[in-house]
Amino acid sequence: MKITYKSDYALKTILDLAAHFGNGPVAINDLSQRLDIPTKFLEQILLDLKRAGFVESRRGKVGGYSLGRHPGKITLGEVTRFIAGPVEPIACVDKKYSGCQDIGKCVFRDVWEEVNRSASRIIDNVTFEDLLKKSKKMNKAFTYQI
Amino acid sequence: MKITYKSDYALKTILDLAAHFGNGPVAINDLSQRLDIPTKFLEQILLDLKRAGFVESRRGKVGGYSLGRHPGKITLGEVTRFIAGPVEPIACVDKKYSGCQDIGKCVFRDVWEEVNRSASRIIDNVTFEDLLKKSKKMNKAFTYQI
DNA sequence: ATAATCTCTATTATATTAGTAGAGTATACC
DNA sequence: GGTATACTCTACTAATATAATAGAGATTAT
Ligand code: FES
Ligand code: FES
Repeated sequence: MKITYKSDYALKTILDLAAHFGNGPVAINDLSQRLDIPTKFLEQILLDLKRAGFVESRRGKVGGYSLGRHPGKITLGEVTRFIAGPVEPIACVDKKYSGCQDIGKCVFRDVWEEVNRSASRIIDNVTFEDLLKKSKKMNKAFTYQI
Repeated sequence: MKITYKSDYALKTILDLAAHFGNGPVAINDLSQRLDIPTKFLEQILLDLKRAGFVESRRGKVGGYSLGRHPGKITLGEVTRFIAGPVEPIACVDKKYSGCQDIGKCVFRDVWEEVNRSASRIIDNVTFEDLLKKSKKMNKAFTYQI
């Protein structure tokens, strides 16, 4: 799991779409401006997310993107794994990697798998609905503070 | 935490040195042959590990590297964090990153921190002595199997 | 002395990530 | 139908990170 710019952009995009869920499609331009993401880069990310079924799209005028499922049915884990790869270290899952020839003999593998399970337990239990609620709460608290 | 080739090499090197702990220094050439790591690359890794205090070195004839501390006093967490960076996603810890301006408002941060804590709990409780014991057990089991 | 072995800095090669470009396709609306 | 709008797709470039290599220099046992 490597949260690169692409991963970060993807997660924030899904969160934004979650905030607009039910209100019709959101245009790439709106997203890219609001989230400060290069438009052309976001295009590609959205196409990836679409192929994975996280978002749906509609072309032409009044076109744009919308969430493919209810925010409560999309977990952070799903999206993260799709866009940022598995939580466990790449070496263990990379087929080309030959450092641990006899994989049953690698003492590190068990530990990484435990790390993986423990991280999965967390991120698989957070939905974008949860994150959205939290975000609204945070914004409110922030506003009142001023 | 990104287990690259370098990280992988480093962890295996420490484990090998743990296996030879107390028997005097091990030469880079021995390590590089046994672990199948490019010698010159391993040189650099060992220098890094030395600067961090994980290993000690001795030059000249009968020179080589040895563990700086008892294998039971070196945790997988320490070495991993040093060589592979923090467990949490880079965005959150990268100072140059400006995607989450108002860091108190980022809804993802809490989750990544929880992932981080949970992973740390695991890898900070595994020492190289533990890994070494496990490795010996595995090799024995493997031998008997044949 | 000298052979063995670590030390340090620089350089190169390869892979990944980030971003850009542009032509193409669908849709609403007049 | 024409046209503006917005998604689709493939290719390309730039920047950065990773992996590896090269070579001169310093230390130590014998
Ligand atoms: S480090 Fe993953 S199998 Fe050895
Ligand atoms: S993703 Fe780390 S602070 Fe927002």
